[in-house]
Amino acid sequence: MKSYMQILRKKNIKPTIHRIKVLEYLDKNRVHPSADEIYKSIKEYFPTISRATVYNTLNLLSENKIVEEIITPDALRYDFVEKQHHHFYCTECRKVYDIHAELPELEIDEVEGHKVMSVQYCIVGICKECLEKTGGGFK
Amino acid sequence: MKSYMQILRKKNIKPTIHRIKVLEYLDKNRVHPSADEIYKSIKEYFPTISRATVYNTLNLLSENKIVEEIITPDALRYDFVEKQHHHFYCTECRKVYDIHAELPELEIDEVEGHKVMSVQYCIVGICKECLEKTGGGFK
DNA sequence: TATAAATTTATACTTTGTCAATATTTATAT
DNA sequence: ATATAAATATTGACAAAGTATAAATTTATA
Repeated sequence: MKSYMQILRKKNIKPTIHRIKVLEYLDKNRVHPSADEIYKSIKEYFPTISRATVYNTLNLLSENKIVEEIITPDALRYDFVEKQHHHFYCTECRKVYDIHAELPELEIDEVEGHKVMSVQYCIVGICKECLEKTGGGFK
Repeated sequence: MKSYMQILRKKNIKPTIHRIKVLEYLDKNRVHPSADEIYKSIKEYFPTISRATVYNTLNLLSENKIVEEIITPDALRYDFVEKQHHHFYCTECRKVYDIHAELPELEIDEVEGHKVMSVQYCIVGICKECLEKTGGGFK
């Protein structure tokens, strides 16, 4: 069993119950949820947690690279970081898919004078499932 | 002088005054504005335009690849498309910079069964200017 | 000119995220 | 163990970003 407390301690983050719950939720629900989805889900079995705590915690976790912040054309999504992979965003159903295909990597820490903290591919399109539903009848 | 009407007609989009104004604004203000910034600016000299029209128009233009939608950790930004380049987002000042450096290109129209409409790099970090202001004192 | 189609407006609403003040919990020193 | 300080969490208000819908206006077409 994973020790969320250890993961947090390793980064010098005090492992409060809320932080552990958010981390556990992301580990066990690999569906790239938004902050609000995380908030609502945790609230169900842990009703005193507040929205601001979830937002604060997600920022803290992603600053410390314990979770990854995924940029999409709508809200930010979050993913428990294990190994490097990419994401595909479907404009129809708004789901985010993991992409394990090998894509050219971009390992830079500086570009044109700017300090780079992270680089993501944003692959946007229409997912397999949505294509099947309509027979590819999107334009 | 550029003919915005022609650009629109080429894509079979009826060139209404609002659409021309939005396109003109993006052409003449290459600062990667958000939809709301565009709305407010146009409204100043063209006060009857409505917010929904700007949002509708931007969606129409980006679906037709006349403008590019730039994904950032906060709002969507828009850019008049001329030649392919990348973008850098500063988490401090929230400005978006054009990046003309050569980055490995990813020309795919399909990945793991999903249909790809567009691929962007999202380069996130702290920009030159903000670094200078603080002597690089960000963590 | 009448009608239909496309576009725009206005407004209300939802979602997403931030902020600030207060309250609670935890850690530290006495 | 208790007082104090520091760190966290809560609440609620707020702001920004974007969507939806119905009504109004404009444009195209018969």
